[in-house]
Amino acid sequence: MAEEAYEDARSRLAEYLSRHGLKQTRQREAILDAFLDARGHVTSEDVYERVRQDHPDIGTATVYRTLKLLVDAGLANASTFREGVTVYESDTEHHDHLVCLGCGEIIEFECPSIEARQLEIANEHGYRLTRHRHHLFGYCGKCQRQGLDSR
Amino acid sequence: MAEEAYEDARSRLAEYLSRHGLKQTRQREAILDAFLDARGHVTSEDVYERVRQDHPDIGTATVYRTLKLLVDAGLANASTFREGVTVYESDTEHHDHLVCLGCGEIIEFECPSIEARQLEIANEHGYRLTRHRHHLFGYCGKCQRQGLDSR
DNA sequence: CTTGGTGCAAATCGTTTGCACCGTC
DNA sequence: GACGGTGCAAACGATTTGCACCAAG
Repeated sequence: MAEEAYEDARSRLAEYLSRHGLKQTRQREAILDAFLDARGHVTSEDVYERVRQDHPDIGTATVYRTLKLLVDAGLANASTFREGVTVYESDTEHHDHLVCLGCGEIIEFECPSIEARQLEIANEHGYRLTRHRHHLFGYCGKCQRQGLDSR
Repeated sequence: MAEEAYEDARSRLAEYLSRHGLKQTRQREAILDAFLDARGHVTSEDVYERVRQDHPDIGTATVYRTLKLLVDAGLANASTFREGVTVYESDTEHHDHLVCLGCGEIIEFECPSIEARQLEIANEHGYRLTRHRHHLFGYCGKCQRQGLDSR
């Protein structure tokens, strides 16, 4: 990710903080960096592990609180792939995923025709749509060859 | 639900049990009944509350174990709408849901054209699909009128 | 009578919270 | 200075597990 993208995210967070009377701290900056560095999909624990390398004093509670803050600030999205674990992703990503049950690989996809149908379906039921979650589960080519797809 | 459907489910479970060298118990039968009675989408706790009315001695652990068994037996599906809670549904239901963020209503839908596209997308990535989860979140007509859709 | 099933309570696991102290604004 | 932020440890809530006992095959 280019430096400029980091700067953009940082200033978006700064703006959100000041607009809401919240404070800018080294912890928040460190966690944002770790989140961006991680790329793609991460759990709170992933971020915590990354952050603690440079900032061993930062605790899990702060990571949880800050990740939630990033969601509120519109910089991240929260999702649930595995039961009982929240996965965060950068807000620029799509919300459609192809998940491998063997190795855990996650591929993002986008399909305009599906998006269009979603809107139609919502309208048919009188719904106004705010977001969606579309997960396809299966086995990637590699895992199929390794016989990890038994069932 | 017609009696015959209960019978069908019961015999499907019986077959699964005997085929796997597992035992038929009054607890399992009671939990299956409670699950079917509940209809639609239920949590482990919902089922537990129902079961305990007729069988106060059945514990939560058995409910969890049996619900998992029903999934393995192909009689139920597990899904996650709210964070941190597993919701079970009868296997005959579809896996596509329209969820109202206001009142919590859940509508099931089915769209062949979307299903077809899903398969195409999976194939393009070399995936063999086993299941999917498609949730549309928004506000139903009633909640929109009541202004519950503020944002 | 063997092996799986059950109830209970204790243990897990991810996440949240209460509290005293610390750092921004 | 005031008030939000942080770390720590304790609290939580959903689910799981160890164990001694029970019951289906």
